[in-house]
Amino acid sequence: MAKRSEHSSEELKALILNAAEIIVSEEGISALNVRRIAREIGYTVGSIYMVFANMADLIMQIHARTLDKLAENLIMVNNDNDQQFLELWAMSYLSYATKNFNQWSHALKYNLPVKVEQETQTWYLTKIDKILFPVRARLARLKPAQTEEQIKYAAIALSTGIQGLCVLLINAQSNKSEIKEIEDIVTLLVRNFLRGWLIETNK
Amino acid sequence: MAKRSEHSSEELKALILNAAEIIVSEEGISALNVRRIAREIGYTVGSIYMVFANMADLIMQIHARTLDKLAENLIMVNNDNDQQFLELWAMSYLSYATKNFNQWSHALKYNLPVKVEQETQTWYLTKIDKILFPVRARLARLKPAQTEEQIKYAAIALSTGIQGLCVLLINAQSNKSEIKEIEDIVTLLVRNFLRGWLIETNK
DNA sequence: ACCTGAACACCGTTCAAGT
DNA sequence: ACCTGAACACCGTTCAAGT
Repeated sequence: MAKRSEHSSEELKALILNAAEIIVSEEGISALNVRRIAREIGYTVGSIYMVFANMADLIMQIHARTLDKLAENLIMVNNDNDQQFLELWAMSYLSYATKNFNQWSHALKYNLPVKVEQETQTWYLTKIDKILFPVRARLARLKPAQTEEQIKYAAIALSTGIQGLCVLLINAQSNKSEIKEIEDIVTLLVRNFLRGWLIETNK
Repeated sequence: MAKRSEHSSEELKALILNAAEIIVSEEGISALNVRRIAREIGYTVGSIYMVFANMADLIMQIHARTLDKLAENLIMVNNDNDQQFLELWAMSYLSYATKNFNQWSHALKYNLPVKVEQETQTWYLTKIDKILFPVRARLARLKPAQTEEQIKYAAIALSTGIQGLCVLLINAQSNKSEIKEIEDIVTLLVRNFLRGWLIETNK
């Protein structure tokens, strides 16, 4: 019954991640378990532990993919007007979060399992930094007098504000609120924060 | 070995919730399980299912307590100046979230388990509404010309912005950022959003 | 009526045994 | 070397049996 190198270990890894991603995407992360993945790809549980340290590791690698895809989507946003750019960026973020809610809502928890190693922590935070870089860059251009730290704080305030909103609004969406409403509220936050932040005279 | 009514069913419920709350508070929600609770209170697992439908039910009731305590804390915030009130409210929210992170971070997920019944959904959302009511009231006073819906949107944008920030910042806190820094960023969001929102001429 | 605790169906993880 | 699958230690949940 053994498959004896039918797939390289890289191929097996990809096979597992693809299967796992589909399960999470379609049925949520609570539907994910080793036996289910094994069945789906035609291997047994032991094989999964050949290429992943454990379930936490596997899930972190799904998160890594999600963050990369989110970054790819956001890199497409382009507009010479910095304020318009930031509003479009938020819309693009919201759009990705809506379409990939099951993956995104767990990947962006900033709530790393304790088991995870230092190395994992590092690349995880690097990926998030990459996602937020355009926000920092545009804010810096809008207010060149600010220190790097002040820009960083504004970027954190704005981006996590957007994120908090997305979590809440997409969850509540099932009730009756329309996509349009959600977009309006996110825009409300971005626009008003920016207006307030730009008008700010000193301090 | 049976205890034969040593405690009323209400007392037993309280016993279980208190024990569970301590476990979650000290070791996080992943350390919570029926056998552990049973051991802690000197009963067996079966007894827990006498007063709770299942684990999801029990956890929701911990959340209910957390939301109630948060509301109690926030009701203490008082200031005649609406802008100052909202900044103080955010600080009070942050303070509670920091001190009770393990409970708070799960209670405010807006991410109700699917198992939960309609009735539970209802009181859960009612409790959150109660927490956010002062924010809506002050925003309405600051800008009386706004429709109720516009006020609601602004309250959602602001409060979930605060919440998103709290989750991220408290999680990141272990790195090196100080409590003071976190307070500054939350204040940055509240102050600038309000400034922008108040200056807004039309639309 | 209250409570027990064995039993069941699930998990994640390991590792001796197969090819 | 690659892969299996039984085995282990854990879960949540149930329910016949005890007092």
